Amino acid sequence: MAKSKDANLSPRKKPRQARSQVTVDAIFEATIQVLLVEGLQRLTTIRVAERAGTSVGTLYQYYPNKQALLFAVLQRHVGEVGEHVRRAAESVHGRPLTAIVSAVVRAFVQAKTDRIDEARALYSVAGELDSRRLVEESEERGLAVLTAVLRTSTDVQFDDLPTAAYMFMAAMIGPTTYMIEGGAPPSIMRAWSGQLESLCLGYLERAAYAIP
Amino acid sequence: MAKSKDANLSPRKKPRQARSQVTVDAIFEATIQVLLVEGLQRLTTIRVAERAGTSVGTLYQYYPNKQALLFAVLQRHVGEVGEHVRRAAESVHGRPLTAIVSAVVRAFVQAKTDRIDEARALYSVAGELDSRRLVEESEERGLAVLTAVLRTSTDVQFDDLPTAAYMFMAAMIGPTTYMIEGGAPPSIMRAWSGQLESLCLGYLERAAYAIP
Amino acid sequence: MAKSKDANLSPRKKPRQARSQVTVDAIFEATIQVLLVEGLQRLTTIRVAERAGTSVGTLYQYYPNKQALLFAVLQRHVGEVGEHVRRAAESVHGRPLTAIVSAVVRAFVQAKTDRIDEARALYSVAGELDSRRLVEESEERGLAVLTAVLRTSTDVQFDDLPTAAYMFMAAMIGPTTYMIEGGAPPSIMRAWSGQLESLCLGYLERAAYAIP
Amino acid sequence: MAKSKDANLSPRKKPRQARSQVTVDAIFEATIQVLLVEGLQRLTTIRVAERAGTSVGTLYQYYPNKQALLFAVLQRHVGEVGEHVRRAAESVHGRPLTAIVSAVVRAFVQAKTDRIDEARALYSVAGELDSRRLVEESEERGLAVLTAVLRTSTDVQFDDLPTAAYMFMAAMIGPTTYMIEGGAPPSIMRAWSGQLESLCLGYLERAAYAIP
DNA sequence: CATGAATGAGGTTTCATTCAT
DNA sequence: TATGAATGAAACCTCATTCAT
Repeated sequence: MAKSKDANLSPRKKPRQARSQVTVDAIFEATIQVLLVEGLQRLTTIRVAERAGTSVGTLYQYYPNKQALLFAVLQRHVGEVGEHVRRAAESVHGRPLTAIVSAVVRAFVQAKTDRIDEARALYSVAGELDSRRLVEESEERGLAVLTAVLRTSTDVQFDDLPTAAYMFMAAMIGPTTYMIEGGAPPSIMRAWSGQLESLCLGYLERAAYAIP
Repeated sequence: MAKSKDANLSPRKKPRQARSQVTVDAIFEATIQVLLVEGLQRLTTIRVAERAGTSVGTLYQYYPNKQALLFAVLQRHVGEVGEHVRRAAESVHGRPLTAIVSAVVRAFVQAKTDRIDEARALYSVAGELDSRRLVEESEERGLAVLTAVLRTSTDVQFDDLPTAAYMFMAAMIGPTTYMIEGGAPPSIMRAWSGQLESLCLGYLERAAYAIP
Repeated sequence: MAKSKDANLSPRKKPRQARSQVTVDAIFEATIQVLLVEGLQRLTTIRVAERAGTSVGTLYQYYPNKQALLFAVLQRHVGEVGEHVRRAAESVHGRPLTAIVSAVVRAFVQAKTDRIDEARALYSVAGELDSRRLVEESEERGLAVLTAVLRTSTDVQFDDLPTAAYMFMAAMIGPTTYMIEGGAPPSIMRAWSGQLESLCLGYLERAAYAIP
Repeated sequence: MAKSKDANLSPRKKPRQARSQVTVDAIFEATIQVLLVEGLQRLTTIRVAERAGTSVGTLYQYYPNKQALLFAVLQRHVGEVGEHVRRAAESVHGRPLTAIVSAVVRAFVQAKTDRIDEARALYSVAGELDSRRLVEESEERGLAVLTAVLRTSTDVQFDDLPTAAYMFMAAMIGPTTYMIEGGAPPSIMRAWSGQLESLCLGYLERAAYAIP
């Protein structure tokens, strides 16, 4: 069983002076860059600090340990993506299935591709045992959002709504992760939003029956 | 850019005596176990050797380094899964789309769930930069297989076959990885094969047009 | 051999304004508190400053380095205890042995127990190689004081006065340190002064011969 | 409050091969030497390993952390000294007070001065918060031993035996520590056993009353 | 062949001290 | 003067790998 230190993973102190905010941002971005270029195995606190143009000591003033750094990045990413999807879903409450799927998928793909470096960088981080909880919580919230919006669809209903929502979620996240991580050909990447819409809609229409 | 050691990653020597084969197998299985129970971060060669009931020295007689160990496990896994899918695909050459999708998806899900411990254990290994090539090669082969079999479908054709095949692949692998890694509820896991069939078929039918 | 930095260990400047004196005192007391609560190993300049309600920067305005801080505390402690003993000894010049021992031991125990937190806190500090000289100087002065007063005793004389004085000193300081540090039962602590008197007097009477 | 990790402080593994025993002994002795020459603050695992003629890695094969190393040394020291005193005390059960005091004090001083380097080196270690328990346990055993032997004295009895035994203990350990640590003049050191006997006997005779 | 002791580079983290604001 | 952000040397500890037995 992995050692469950459950150490403090939240950032250490909020910078008060203006210059510190710059520093803390630089560290944050440097983490993503190092992750991207070197990979998780070769991400060291010294390397991150160097790329951020500071020193290790400074890094540790803001993050209590290396995990916390990775958490911060992961958290912001899943938080922002989740938030985008949530907003999109809210905006299409009470609309037909096609409108729902279109809006949600577009928002998701948009959010992911706007942060494609982050997404790519975080692939290995998300796989770490320590990060599971964070990711799982985000997924639970996402599932709730999808379940809620699918229920409001005006033209269709689902026999097994939980399963449908889960598959919708898995069909968005899974292939997109696969695509981003695997380095899909540009032609695929360009068409991704539409293709993913097809994938999700194709499934959901099969899983639904029309409201009389 | 990650240091490209590109060390020798293939196993060191084929053991000739039966006794050695037992040892090699034990090391192999121990790797999976340690991966599963402790996680990649805490996988050390000594721990693997201990769990295998041998010593580090012996481990290094059969694998030139730690990476090679992980590679071996990853390789066997993707190899076997790929092989199962390939055979299934071959067996449904020249059949209608539904038959193809059904056979391929079943074979894939079967292969994955038969090796679910491995699949779970290897999640983080696959995320490492070092393992990318191995995974990508396997994916390329898979893509070729799917492209070939889709082309033989008797009832439908695709405007953009490469994209369709890619999406088929992504729709199988992505959500399944998501599901296995995320720890889906049992109800979902039980129904997985059917659901995945729906997902893939739903997409492919939309991407295809009937042969006149 | 320990690196002999011999840095400046005396406080940096005498604060002129009343406000500063408050700060210096706060830092001084904070040092004792941190020592007591956290131990020497966990005493950091930042922790001291925080507990004193100031910042590290300010701390360094009054003490040139961390050692100086500890020295100041140790110095005041041994200084005050020594001073008390010295005064007591002076007050019994030319009296019989029992009076001398009684006065000196009482003064010593009184001074120590009045500052028992300090005494406890400083135990580990005094053990550090760096503090040896400070402690030794104080002990030399103490030895001189005891030698002087014993010589004035009206009823007894010593064959080997230096040894007698040394043993007197060791018999006061040694067991008291042992008792304070070891956390003696309350019954012992309450009776300490009397017991210590017995101990010292028992020894000195054996070492002395009556003046005819 | 000091962080109470209570980590594993017992040695890590018993060496099986002959050469390892040499190594582990070298590390043990090196610890004492470094403690003596450099002091606790400057004792680092690397320095210990270097002086032992090995590498840090090897050190950590036998001791799980730095504390464990110090514990081992401290433990052996207090264990051996305690054992010597215990044996001496046993050998004078049922003898007159003078015989008891003489035997016990001699054994104690002998044991300490035979290991004077260790004794000196361990002074600061014993002051560490982490080591308290170890020392206290030893002291409790010692107290029990002294209480038991004093009770068997044929010629005297004590009104308050616990206090008498405690003072006996404090009168041996306290001044001796003071003397060793303070670097007493050679004349004192040579005479130490006799002086300490006087000190203890002087006290105990005052605390006792003759058996009629 | 098998063992496990030894190595040491490299990673994480702390903290005394400085200095711009 | 006071602050606290920044620095980086140095400490602890791990672990892949080698090699004598």
